[in-house]
Amino acid sequence: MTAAQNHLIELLPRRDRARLLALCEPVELVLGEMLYQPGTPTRHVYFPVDGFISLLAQLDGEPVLEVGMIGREGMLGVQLALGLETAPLHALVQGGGSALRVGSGAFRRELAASPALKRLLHRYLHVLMTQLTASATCLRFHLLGPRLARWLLMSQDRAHRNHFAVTQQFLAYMLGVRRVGVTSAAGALQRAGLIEYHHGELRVLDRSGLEAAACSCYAADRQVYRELLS
Amino acid sequence: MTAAQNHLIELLPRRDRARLLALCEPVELVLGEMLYQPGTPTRHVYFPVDGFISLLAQLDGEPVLEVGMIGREGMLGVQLALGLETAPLHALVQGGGSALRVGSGAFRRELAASPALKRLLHRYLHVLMTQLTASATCLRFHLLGPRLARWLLMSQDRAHRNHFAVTQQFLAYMLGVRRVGVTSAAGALQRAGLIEYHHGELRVLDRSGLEAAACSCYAADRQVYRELLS
DNA sequence: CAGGCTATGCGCGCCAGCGCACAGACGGCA
DNA sequence: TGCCGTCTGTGCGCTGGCGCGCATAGCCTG
Repeated sequence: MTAAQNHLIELLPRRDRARLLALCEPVELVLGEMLYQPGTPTRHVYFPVDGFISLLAQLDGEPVLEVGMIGREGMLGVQLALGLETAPLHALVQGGGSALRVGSGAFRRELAASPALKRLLHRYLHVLMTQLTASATCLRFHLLGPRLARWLLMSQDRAHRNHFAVTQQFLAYMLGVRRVGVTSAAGALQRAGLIEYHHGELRVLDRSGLEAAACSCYAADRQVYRELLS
Repeated sequence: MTAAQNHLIELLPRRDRARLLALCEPVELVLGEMLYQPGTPTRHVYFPVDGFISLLAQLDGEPVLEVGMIGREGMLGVQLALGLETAPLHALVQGGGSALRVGSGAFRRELAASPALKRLLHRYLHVLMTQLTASATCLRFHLLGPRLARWLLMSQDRAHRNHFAVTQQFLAYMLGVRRVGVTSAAGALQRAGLIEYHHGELRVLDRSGLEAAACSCYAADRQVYRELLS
């Protein structure tokens, strides 16, 4: 607890947290790394600290759409708390940085030993389900511009920086639209002075402006976390 | 196990099943009834037998889109297995019929007493999450026609009849589109001889034809259940 | 510094679904 | 029998996003 930590771990009671931390191994999340593939066994769970991870839904085997984001406020691999052996979704490192990693066997044993951990992960599962639901409605009812603004805000929250590496092609991929769509939406945000970008480097200039441009899903998402973290 | 039963209950070991059944109270699900409202306490859980239930996502408080369907193969109220007190989504009776109901207090106690029940609900939670994810991708990438065909098939599977009461207005509501959109999509299916409908009564004429017309999400959804029921 | 790769920008025709408005058809009720 | 509410069908102009193809511009590497 010297430096920044993963929020889920911090929410554990002291003894449970100490036991879990003893199992943790620090790792570096590398931008672009695919941590999970659906159907393959889960070897580790990850507690991001500085890096963050996108959950990608697949269609006919190909990952096509982001349905969830995991940063310091969450973890990758909750499915172990449901007794699931394999990953349900693709997990892509979207922002490089540090994380803590636990082998799935050890994590399962700890899960059996710590009711507090189990309760916590149950709550986090609920958060994830809310994110999935929100993905669906947002996708259906909101225009690309506000969705992009929301995505940038959510990324910034998890990256803990106001600039990060994303190409328009990548954004298009996450949002499930054409690259050209992103070109025009992002161009609008840039002309409005809310962001600036250049060859795969994007910087947020006006956070509150972005918040005003984002769809209601951003506020709703934060609200769910606030309820979880109480 | 005389007559038809709820599949989840049938999957329980004999003793756990008997204990749960002792808590169950038979109820009639009435078409159009709203069983849950998000944020309000969960008073009962439901195991549909003949009736079935839609899970509706909300946007700014209003239910706007179906993100899950619960029939004999599932249950309403799994959130109790995550220790959640309140309902996360609207739950609307979409097909009238019989169900078994358990008070939430009794159910929670039984959950604590039966590891088998807990394991089973954990697997079912995974199925629900898969449904949520599929809702998002299907919504984004599939046209209305195939989505409608899929919806009809999923309803028929849960209604155990080849006809049921739905207006185009209602379908539009579930699928998140205009009524007029449904008019043309359903009209096409009717002209193709796959369904016929008349004043809120819809009948499936050619099931395999509908399956061919439906998007891949239908097959994917069944696959997940097959894996769960093994 | 030349050449190639990547990131970004733009134009074009197209179409699914939107909002709006209105019209016919059926059914239940007085 | 007539009336009214509900369900269904149609027309019309609009637009967000699609697919495709091409142009520029910055970066990296040889």
